[in-house]
Amino acid sequence: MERKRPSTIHEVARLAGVSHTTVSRYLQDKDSLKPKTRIKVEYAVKALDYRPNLAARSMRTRRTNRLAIVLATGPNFPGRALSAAAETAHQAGYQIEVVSVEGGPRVRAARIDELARSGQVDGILAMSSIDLKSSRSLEVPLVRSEIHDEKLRVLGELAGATEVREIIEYLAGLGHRTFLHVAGDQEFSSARNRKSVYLETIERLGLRSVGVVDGDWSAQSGYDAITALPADCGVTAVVAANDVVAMGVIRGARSRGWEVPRDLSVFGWDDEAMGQFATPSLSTVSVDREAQARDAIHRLLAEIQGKPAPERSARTLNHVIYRESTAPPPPADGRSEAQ
Amino acid sequence: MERKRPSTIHEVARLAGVSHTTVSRYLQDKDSLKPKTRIKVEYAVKALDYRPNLAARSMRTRRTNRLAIVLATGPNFPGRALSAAAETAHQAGYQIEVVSVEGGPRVRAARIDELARSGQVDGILAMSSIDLKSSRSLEVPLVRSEIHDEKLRVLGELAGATEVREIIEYLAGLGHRTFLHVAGDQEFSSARNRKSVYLETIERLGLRSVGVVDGDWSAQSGYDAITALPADCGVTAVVAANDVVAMGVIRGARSRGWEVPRDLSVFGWDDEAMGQFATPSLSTVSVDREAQARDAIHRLLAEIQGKPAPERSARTLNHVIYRESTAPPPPADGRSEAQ
DNA sequence: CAATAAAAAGTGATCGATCCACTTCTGAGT
DNA sequence: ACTCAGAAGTGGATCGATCACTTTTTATTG
Repeated sequence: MERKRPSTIHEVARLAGVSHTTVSRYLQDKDSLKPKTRIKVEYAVKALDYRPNLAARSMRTRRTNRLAIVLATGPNFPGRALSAAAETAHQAGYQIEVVSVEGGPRVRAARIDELARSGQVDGILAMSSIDLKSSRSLEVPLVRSEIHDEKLRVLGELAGATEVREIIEYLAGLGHRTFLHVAGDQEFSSARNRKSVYLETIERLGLRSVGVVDGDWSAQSGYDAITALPADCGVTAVVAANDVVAMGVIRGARSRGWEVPRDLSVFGWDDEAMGQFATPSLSTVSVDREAQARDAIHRLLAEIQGKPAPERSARTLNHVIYRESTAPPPPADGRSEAQ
Repeated sequence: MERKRPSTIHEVARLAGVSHTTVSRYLQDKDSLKPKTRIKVEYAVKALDYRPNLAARSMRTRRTNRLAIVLATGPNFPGRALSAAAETAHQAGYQIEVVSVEGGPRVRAARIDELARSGQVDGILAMSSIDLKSSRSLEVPLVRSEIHDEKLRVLGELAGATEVREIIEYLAGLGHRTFLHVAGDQEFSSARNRKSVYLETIERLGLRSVGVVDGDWSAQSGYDAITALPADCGVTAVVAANDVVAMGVIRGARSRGWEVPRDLSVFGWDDEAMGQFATPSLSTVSVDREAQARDAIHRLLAEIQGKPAPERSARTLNHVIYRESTAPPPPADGRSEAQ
């Protein structure tokens, strides 16, 4: 497996009968050349199948045109988001380096610090929660895909707040009065946000919450949350952290003889493929993760290039989907009868 | 956001009181230095927080220590595999560049060709099917995570073959005689393999298959496959391409009044989190995608370094899991009664 | 048409590492 | 004490781009 040595800018220059600087200019901005010269260079580039050596360029310019995306190992892998982020970055001429870090938020923060000072990337996108002491600023721009939240909080609005409210108001409209929230891993601000909006909304509407269970995004956590409830708690509606948790909740309910949605309404989050075809199909929130990722990359590139932050692409990325797992609550004595 | 200029090998050398070459030697092989010198260099490196400029190194050595992973956009994103691949590569001192390509196998093949001759990566791992005219060899090593299949075929064994056989034999043992296979996207060799082993096994055991539906890994394809069946086809067992498809099959069956597993047994593939908590819970095959990815990276690194291919880590990466979606078939007249 | 400004092209230095061809040390054997 | 092999260290060339300047060409204008 021997690689043919790729041609250099000098070889192109020689073939085109110009200086290497002219070729360099051509690479930066084709219009800065006289048409006649441009054509000569163009031909030479094509003839030699020339492509610039990015290492050499990066050495001189001190820019790498490379972004790092840091994510946590484990479940909940943001595949669609990563895929969209990579494509967006490529279109802008940047490459994506994936750094998958085992361990908690502090470990990831350390890795990010390391990355930032390594000089190997022009910017970093953190797709998982990180525990970064923001006191010391990093050497390169950092965008957290979670920062949506803090930004939005400034505007008096938490990420996902609208949807959580819509869900609870909908359920309350059906007649539900007693709720349970099985939250996601509280390391994630998305999980924290939904939890706090849940509590706010319950309070505001004068409803009752039998509590919030801090889960870990797993189906098991949903199952356990439900099976641990006292029989007479009166819960008729559950807001789960995501579809997987919702699935666990439904299964746990059934193990106690509570049918969904007859005895219990359950809401998920994420609109996963299986949820639509499950029985009962899951009421959920569809999230445009691709758009979120594109936004995050655009913000990062803007920061790198010192431009103002671009507009968020749309406010209505998410929407609530109503399916079979939600229904009016049973009559007051309904459940004891069912047991 | 101004970056402090990182220190160079010369600065380290000056602080340590040695020449830059000595520092370079230290970086390559710490043991080639006299202990006294080594300590001086070690101290200077730490004091200046020195880290070598990889662009400069790469320019000189003509190696990048970077691998590209090519994947397709869309559903079925191999998140766990990617994560494991990245970690394995990092441990070996390689970085991972993710290239997510929209379009079909030919588009991906073109992108791979482009990547290979770009000189930016030392090797490529293709995690999605590609249509590569193998005639012209690439400039850098390429490993397809699907190549498992072809390799294994040489040994008379297709990937996943054991599991498909085990599934069908199990179902036959329960009394099933008439089968349906809802296959995955035939672009993927995993889908092709399972399909052909399905057909072989049906044949070998003298069972009946009402056909193979070529799907696209989606739940909808499973739903459609079932609802399109004639009422009197007599199918009592379905082997689905994966868990999502299986979910669609189950839902489709229910829409016709066929209960799973009473009237129909359904097998999935992948052991996704939701499948275990669905009702009925899915019989499936658990796949160790992390191990597969690690294997693939190891093979790629071996090729890059010109070493012989390493041993596959284990033959028994997969195992069949029996859950509620499979049971003995109904008595011969069972279904018509249910309708 | 000459003067002059502006645009285009060329020259040589530079980025920060490794590698090569040497020179200088070190220490064991006689 | 002397030799000499081999280890340790040195200076300078080199990789392939960009950049700051300088020089040449082209266009403009009175």
